Amino acid sequence: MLTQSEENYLKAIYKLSGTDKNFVSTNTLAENLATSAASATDMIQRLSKKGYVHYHKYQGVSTSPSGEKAALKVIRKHRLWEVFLVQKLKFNWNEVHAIAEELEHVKSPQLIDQLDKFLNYPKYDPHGDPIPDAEGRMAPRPTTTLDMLSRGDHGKVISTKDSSSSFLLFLDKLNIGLGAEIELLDYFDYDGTYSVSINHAPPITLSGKVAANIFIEKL
Amino acid sequence: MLTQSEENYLKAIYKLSGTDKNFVSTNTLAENLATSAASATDMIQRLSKKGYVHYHKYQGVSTSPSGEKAALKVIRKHRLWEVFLVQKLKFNWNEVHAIAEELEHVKSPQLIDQLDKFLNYPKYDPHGDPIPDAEGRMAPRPTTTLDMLSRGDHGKVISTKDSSSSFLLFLDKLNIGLGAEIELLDYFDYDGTYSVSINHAPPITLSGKVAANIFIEKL
DNA sequence: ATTGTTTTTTAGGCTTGTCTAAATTTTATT
DNA sequence: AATAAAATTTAGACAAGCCTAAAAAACAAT
Repeated sequence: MLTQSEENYLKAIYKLSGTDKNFVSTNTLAENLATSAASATDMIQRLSKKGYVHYHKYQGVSTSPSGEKAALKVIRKHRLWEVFLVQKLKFNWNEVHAIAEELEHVKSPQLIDQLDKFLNYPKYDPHGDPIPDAEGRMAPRPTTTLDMLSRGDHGKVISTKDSSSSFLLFLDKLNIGLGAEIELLDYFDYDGTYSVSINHAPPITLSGKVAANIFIEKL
Repeated sequence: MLTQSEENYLKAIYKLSGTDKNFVSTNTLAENLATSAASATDMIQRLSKKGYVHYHKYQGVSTSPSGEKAALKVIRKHRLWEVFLVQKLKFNWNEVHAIAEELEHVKSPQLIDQLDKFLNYPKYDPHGDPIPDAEGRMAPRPTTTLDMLSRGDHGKVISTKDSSSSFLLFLDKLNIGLGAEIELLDYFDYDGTYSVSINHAPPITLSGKVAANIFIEKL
């Protein structure tokens, strides 16, 4: 069983080592966790002794298979809680990160499975980051924006390119929330606008600029 | 800011001292928290130094006003999370306590306020214990059972006297969940049965024994 | 290749929260 | 009232996680 601190270190090491599994330097890690290099070394050595990371003195650290598994579990919890906070508790997507940092350490595996179900197995968190499933698999980051759809396509709103609060507020007014179902009804070449229906409501018109800033999961 | 352990001690002291604010003995407290008497003494002294408890060596401990306030905050969080787990995540009301023990220590005050709102400001948790509001006030424990209502009365299902899983399973089959709205339509003196409507559904019949085991908040 | 700078590790210390064993105080009993 | 038993506190130790300061290793630069 891992402590909260150990989970935070593993998560940070996993994220910083990136997709190509680079070794992470002690300083980078310490900075990322807002702690001292000495503390980071300390924890790295403890995690290494327990087999969660690969570590060579002065060379850097990376997650071992068991460490990666643990990191993905925490990331899964973090992102699911973010979805919950935004979709159910109506938090602004900018303010959920700090709260999810706490919730991600709650242990019960049944809790997270039930939460996943309650949220209808979302694939992305409000920032567009993919949510690992119980086995640690996750979808690639979304690349499709609303303006890439064809007439008649259906999709689900995943996240936004522009995350300024003015843009988010604007979307709120149009009732375009995360997880909203969206259908592209028509495209007007003349002025580059789109006619869309949100959650089966009567059609509204969006500018090309707005459409290009909304990430969509095609359904 | 209190640590998790401090919160647990304060909660235990508050609960054990009861309504009449008795002093709690070190042994009782230690037993309750599954720890040693020495550890309990240690923590009591720390809490006393910080002003959260009244303490006299060898005499016992009780919460001070600030300690009581902190304890009520934790209890509020615990019970709200229990409601969430049962009503939204469909947990069995027997299995939620352990999970709520963890969730109750999440700090964000906005989180708990939003959760309260999301759950529609419940007054009782699934075990029938009253939920303190943001100021620490709470309703008395429910005493009204379904069989005490008169024809035409409306109420909300709070909890049960009998918490055996067979009874809970039986209620589940009848769609009588916590928080369900219930209307007493008729009472039949002949066999002591009740005709009730659950959440405005068509009427069903309940025996007097069943009705006497369901706690109701009259609306 | 030697020197200086940066990075990393080690050493030593502090707090929290736990433990066991020993000392002390209270309570019960004769 | 003296003593035995029970409850409580103190003392000393330990692990986790952090810190600062000093030492050691790696790197860069002339």
